[in-house]
Amino acid sequence: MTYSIGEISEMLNISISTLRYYDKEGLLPLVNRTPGNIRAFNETDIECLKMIECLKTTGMLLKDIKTFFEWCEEGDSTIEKRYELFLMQKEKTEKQIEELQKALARINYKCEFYRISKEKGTTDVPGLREELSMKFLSLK
Amino acid sequence: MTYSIGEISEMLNISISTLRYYDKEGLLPLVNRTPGNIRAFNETDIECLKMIECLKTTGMLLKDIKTFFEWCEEGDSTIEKRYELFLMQKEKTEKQIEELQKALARINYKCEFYRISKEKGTTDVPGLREELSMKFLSLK
DNA sequence: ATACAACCTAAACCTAACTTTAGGTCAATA
DNA sequence: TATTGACCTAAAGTTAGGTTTAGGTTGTAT
Repeated sequence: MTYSIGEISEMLNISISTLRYYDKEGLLPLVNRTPGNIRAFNETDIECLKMIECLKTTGMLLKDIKTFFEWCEEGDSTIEKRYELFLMQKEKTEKQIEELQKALARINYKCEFYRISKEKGTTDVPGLREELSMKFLSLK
Repeated sequence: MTYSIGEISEMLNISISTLRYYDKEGLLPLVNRTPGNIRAFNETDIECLKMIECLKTTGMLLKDIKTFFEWCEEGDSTIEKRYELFLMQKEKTEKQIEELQKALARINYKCEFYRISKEKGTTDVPGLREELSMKFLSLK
């Protein structure tokens, strides 16, 4: 079973031009072509793209994702490198989540601040600023 | 109490050129200058920069952060807009955290996969591929 | 007075990750 | 067979968020 670039684009919600760009950049070294030179994606390519999406979400650069795929093709001699890559990415991702949770706490406070301000019609609500705002942020 | 651009840079771990860039882009409309034209940052500027960092962490564009600051300066007539902005950003941030957690689960599996592969000296470990790898990802 | 680090601006440059454009090919349908 | 929509490449363009460069000023210590 193979899929055209348009089908893959819809399935994975990645634009056609992005798929071609990934291919050109060497991130999909295995994509077969029909005799007429049309890309025919298979399950492996799909898994590959899902891995790209996963790593991209965590902020890994395309060139580093490419390096990882190259290591995969080199075989068992690169297991150690790949292990360390994922250990590092795990750390980074955990830190990113922490950072986002801190930011979310701040944003949640702002939601509350503006909910009350909206109710009162002004950001100068006695008690609100002193008790909450100052704790996080003097900027309204 | 005021601070030089170099002091702020160290305090907040933002490069001097980035601070000047933010100022140029109008994200710090309130920064005072000495008679000799040297920037003198105050507590409000620091809070402003912390807010920028917070919103940037959640993926907000600098131009949208700027818009938010402009709304702040316009006063109580923009409370509603600001409230909606933060409600939206809250949603987005929660989704980002979810996405990162999904990615982390995948990465954690890869760590385990490579830990075992490293131990065995090969990624062709009977049982590993069938029981775990296929569940997530055929790519090694 | 002079050296020297820290500051200033404007403008050019950079990188990642795409997207768009231009010009052409392929394959199924009327 | 002619059209049409989906595909192809190469190359140029875009955007965000900076950094670097070049040339000049400020302020403090010797």
